[in-house]
Amino acid sequence: MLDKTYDPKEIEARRYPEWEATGAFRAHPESSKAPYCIVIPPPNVTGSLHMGHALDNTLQDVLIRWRRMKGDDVLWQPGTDHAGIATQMVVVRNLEQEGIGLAVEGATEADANKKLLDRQEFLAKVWEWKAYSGGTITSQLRRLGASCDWSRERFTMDDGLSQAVLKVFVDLYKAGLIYKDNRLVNWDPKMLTAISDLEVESREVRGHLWYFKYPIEGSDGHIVVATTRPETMLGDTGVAVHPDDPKWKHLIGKQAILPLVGRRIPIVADEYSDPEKGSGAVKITPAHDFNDFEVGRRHRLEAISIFDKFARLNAKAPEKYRGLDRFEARKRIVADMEAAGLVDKIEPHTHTVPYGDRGGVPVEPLLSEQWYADAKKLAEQSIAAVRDGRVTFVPERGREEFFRWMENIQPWNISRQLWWGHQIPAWYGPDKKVFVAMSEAEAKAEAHAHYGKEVALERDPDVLDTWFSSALWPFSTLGWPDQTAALVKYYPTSVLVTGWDILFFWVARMMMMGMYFMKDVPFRTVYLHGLVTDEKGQKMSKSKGNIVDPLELIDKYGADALRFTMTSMAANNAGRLRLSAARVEGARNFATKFWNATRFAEMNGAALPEPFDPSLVRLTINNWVLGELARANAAVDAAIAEFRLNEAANALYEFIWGIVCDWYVELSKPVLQGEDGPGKEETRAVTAFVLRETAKLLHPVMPFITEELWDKLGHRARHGALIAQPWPAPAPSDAAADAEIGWLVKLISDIRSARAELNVPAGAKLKLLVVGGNDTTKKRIDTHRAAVERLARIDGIDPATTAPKAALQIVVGEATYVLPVGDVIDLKAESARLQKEIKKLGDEITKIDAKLANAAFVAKAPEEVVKEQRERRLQAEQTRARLTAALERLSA
RNA sequence: GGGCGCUUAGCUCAGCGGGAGAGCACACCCUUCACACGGGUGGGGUCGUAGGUUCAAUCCCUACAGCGCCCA
Repeated sequence: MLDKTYDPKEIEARRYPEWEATGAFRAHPESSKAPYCIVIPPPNVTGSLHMGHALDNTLQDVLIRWRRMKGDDVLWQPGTDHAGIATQMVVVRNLEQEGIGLAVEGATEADANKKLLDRQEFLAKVWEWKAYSGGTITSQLRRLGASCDWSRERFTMDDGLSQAVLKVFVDLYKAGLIYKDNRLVNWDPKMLTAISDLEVESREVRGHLWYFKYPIEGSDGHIVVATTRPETMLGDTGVAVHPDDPKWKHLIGKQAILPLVGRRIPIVADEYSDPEKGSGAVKITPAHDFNDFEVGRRHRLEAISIFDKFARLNAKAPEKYRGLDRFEARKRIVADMEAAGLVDKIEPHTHTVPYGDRGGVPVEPLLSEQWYADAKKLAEQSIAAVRDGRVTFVPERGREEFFRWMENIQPWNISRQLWWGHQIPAWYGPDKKVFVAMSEAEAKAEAHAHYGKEVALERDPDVLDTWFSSALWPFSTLGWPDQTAALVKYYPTSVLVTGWDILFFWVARMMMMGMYFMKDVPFRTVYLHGLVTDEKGQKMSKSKGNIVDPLELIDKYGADALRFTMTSMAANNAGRLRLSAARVEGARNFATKFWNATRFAEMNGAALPEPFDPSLVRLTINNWVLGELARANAAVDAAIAEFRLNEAANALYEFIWGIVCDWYVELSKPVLQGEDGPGKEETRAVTAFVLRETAKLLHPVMPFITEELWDKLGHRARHGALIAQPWPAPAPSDAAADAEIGWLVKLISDIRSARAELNVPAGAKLKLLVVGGNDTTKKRIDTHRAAVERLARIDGIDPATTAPKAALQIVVGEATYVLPVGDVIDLKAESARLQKEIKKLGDEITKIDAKLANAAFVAKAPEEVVKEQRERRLQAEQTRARLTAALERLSA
């Protein structure tokens, strides 16, 4: 027999390896079944499972398991990415602990007595580290129950995927879509690499606005500029004022003398400066500010780069500041300006400062030479594909977001000054001529042809942005550039499931690469979900200390409970999914409830004869529950098919708890615990059938408990594992049974309600008299006598022509049900109860009358709506009349 | 500053043109033989504010307010 409660721990630990070992997750490209493919958004190999992963992968697994059972040849392609910066950072930090540093140019004095690793040695360490802890996240995905085809697991630094990266780089380069350029980049002075716009996060910082006086050449006057970054003044090459600014426009065309430096800089007219902001005049530092860069270009101002890669002042700055860190320089410059009497004022000022999301220090816009992909060009096809509807977004507004981004896309800086990653396949000759090729040998051959002799080549030290290789994920994992069976079968993939936060990072880039290299979209549908936050709606972060660890929740409540919670939260419109333990606990309770329903069935000899034909069922409760099952089945199908996974979860919850446990199990008890006979046999069979089918329907959301119950009930022995079972098809439901059980449920509920309101002792068994029941009701009473007696605590049901005085009276349909309670009844309370119900009906009738009295409503509303209102009014009227009669009897 | 989204029961959220819903919390009752991780019953909402469209608006439109996200 089943235990009294469900123990997820033991079962999860047993079931998962079993699925994996038996090949249940395997894709079968050779099969003739229709393909259904999802590529996992590859988590960082450095990572461990966080709530975002738990959500994202639960949703994917629900889709995958559902389609697998629906008979598709399913591939859920797993793997991890190498996460250039993040991984390098982790390994560097680990090495630091051991007193080991990197032999990078410009290493600080502190590094002098360290052992310093060269590139090859460092990479060996990273691989070592990856071998040691790179499996963390994939093992955690297994804990979640993710049914990925692990036999096909990929890593962005694998040989195959690396070859794909090389080929993409070389092909795009040859097509002119990758090029080198000297532009302003987001430079992380801690990580010492360029980073992408998307890796920059804006933080509100309380700083100051410094007002500096710049003397005007040939006059005693000056112009006041306001800045949040005084240190950059050393690189100023102009001052901009608004062309219509009455305060400053007379100075346009004049030259200012840059204090501390002595450079003559022009005062130019540009609408970029806002007369309302600060002093109305802005200093222009083209080499250290993106806006200034544009202004500088418009006015042909020089771009003087004053920082080195550590954001220390370089030789372009006056000698006394050279070598100073940018923040130290700020203090010195402000002090020197004050000493020179050139500080007009200083105001406190809150503004946003760009921070590198990895290094955690302010990003420094820096002019530098980098490799770029021509994103604008690559975006064209992607935009067209989305416009044509070749890709659909769920929810739909993802489409507009996508366009907004793609239509304003900037050149994509793809190079990073790191060691860990795909090293750029570009070699330089002695004259810096570049040779881009798949290998050094090819590059050498090209160089030889070019120079007419053997020359030494030097490889570009930079690596590619991790998103460059991730962008290839939907086809590189399937074997591209080889035309593998998997590539042919599964590309384009079916769905991409990911968070809004990664739409631009990843979805956009996969689209570009897919369209270019595969000439087709990488996925048919993009299913976007929100961000999991803590209970207060705060983003989870280490620094806030509000991280909820999904593994802890799994340990405490079970993976199924966490999965159910994630699935039921999926619809959230606000884009923020507040997770609370209470909710997961509720899902755990739901699992236990289902477990116990099965336990009940087992204890009552539920068994499924084979074959079993549901259409031969005779008992009303059985026909009814089969209809409810069919409805739940259809609801789950429709919900998942349209990516309304929360509705699927709710439908399952309502069916299992609200229908099966609350009513079917209770209604079946008199039969199952009564005399043997065909009805009992049938009910045993239907109970077993319903639970078996329900296990299938629930399996995509709660795979562990359902697989366990499937096995315990003996289905596995006959049919194999649940994960591989065919998905049930909804059967028709029985309207007559629906009506009859609807009546029964209402009768029992109303009796319970009246008893509770009148404080009839819960244990007291009352007689039930039926007044005015028609033949249908009489028949129904006969059929369900035992159930009513049991569930409404009744001792005997008899027809009657008149009601005794001291009694509770309930109206259901055409009949009045009377519960004589003798002296114990509180006549006033019962009278109040009836009056309350009469009033409620009266209110409803008044409302409907108002509608029906409106000629425009009757004339213009659809006929069915008018008819429905009339019917509803009639029902209310009849019930009210019977209740009024009951009230009169009470006070007679 | 621009774009988008959200505002529904004490809390977290579904619903989105014709009878206001769920889970949790709350109150009362229940040692009923699947389950107290339970059972039964109940209270609680002018569906952010103001206009508009419509026979009919929580739902559509407009404005405003508050909150959030993204972009500058």
